[in-house]
Amino acid sequence: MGLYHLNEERQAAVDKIRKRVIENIGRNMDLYGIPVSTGHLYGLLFFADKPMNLDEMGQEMKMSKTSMSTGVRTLLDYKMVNKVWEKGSRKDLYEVEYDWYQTFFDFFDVKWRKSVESNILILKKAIEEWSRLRKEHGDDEYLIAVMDQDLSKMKEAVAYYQWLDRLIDTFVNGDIFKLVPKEPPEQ
Amino acid sequence: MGLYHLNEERQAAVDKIRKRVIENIGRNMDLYGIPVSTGHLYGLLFFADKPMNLDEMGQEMKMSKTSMSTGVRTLLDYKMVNKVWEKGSRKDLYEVEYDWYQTFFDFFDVKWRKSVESNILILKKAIEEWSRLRKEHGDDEYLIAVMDQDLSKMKEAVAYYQWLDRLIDTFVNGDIFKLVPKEPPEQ
DNA sequence: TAGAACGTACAGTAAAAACTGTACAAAGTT
DNA sequence: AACTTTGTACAGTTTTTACTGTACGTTCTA
Repeated sequence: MGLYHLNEERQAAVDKIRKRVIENIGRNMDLYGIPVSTGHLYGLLFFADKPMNLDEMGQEMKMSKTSMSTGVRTLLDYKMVNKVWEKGSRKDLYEVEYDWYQTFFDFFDVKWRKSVESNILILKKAIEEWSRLRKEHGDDEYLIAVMDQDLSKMKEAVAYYQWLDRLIDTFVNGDIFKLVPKEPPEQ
Repeated sequence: MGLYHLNEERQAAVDKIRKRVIENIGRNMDLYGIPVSTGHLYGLLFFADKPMNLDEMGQEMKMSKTSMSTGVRTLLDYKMVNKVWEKGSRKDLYEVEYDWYQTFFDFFDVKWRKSVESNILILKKAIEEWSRLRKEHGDDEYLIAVMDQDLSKMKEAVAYYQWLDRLIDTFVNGDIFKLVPKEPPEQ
């Protein structure tokens, strides 16, 4: 993978081990809803010893430049890679964000938060309309029963999403480390 | 949606609001890597006032029984629904797991944990081989430099995954509630 | 033990997502 | 100003995923 100072045998040994790690990281990235190939791209950048441009990526991945472009953009959206400026080069350069804790938190802050907020919004609106309907049809016992059941379910759901919202807060503001402290790498 | 005691007008009003909530819950379920239609199925079961069987689901969802079967199975895998036994009925009945906290934790315990463990395993193996290679090729300065860079990256990664592992532990054993307490639903 | 009801395996089809190649706009170079 | 280089929009293709219908094994019923 571009370590041209090494002889072929050593190169092969290095590549083999890296490849296995890359594949694994890439495969597990579908937890973030990221395509496997984009996961591999991430793995490639993880081991790169310097920022890479789109052409280099395409060469290593044996894929089109267009795919690299969209892949990198996805990773940028997730803040998993950063754009790097290097004088002399006209090409855009990218390197992975090595702070994986931050990557994890950003994922929740962006993706989960969005979901949480829209769910709370919709549920609160539903609860409101429900309460209104409930008054209007106060005579209909069966309807009241149905609505009360729905209402309690929805209120529980809102409580859950608000909890999730607070959990994500602890990710973003770092309070989570009070409960689960970072431990330095071995050695 | 099967509330046959209600007149049509009221039925429509109830359905409309429910539908919006169901759609939203379903859509946001891709965070769990679940197909939208299976998310809708979940939403349907969420509002159902009693456990449903495959035929009823198919009727409501306007989809084949086969799809309901696979959809329900997916939700079972995620422990988002439970199989219910009801004497008299030969059909399998399902209802949603209303403890959404538990659902959230199970998701991490199953999906993320698996990923975390395989990553740790592969990384540790790579670190081991790396250290071995490092000794063998102690003469090659450039190789040493490359490997040391990789080694430190991989050790950082392991530390992160172990942190994630401990985080998931706090989900499973409930310690997370010490940091982010459950609040009861409003009213 | 025959018959019906139920859930799912499996093969085929429809729909969606990923990927490629071409074309072009924007920015840099001469 | 003409010519390069670079990244991406877009249309078309390939691959993957979701969905359906049929067929069949299992379990319950009579």
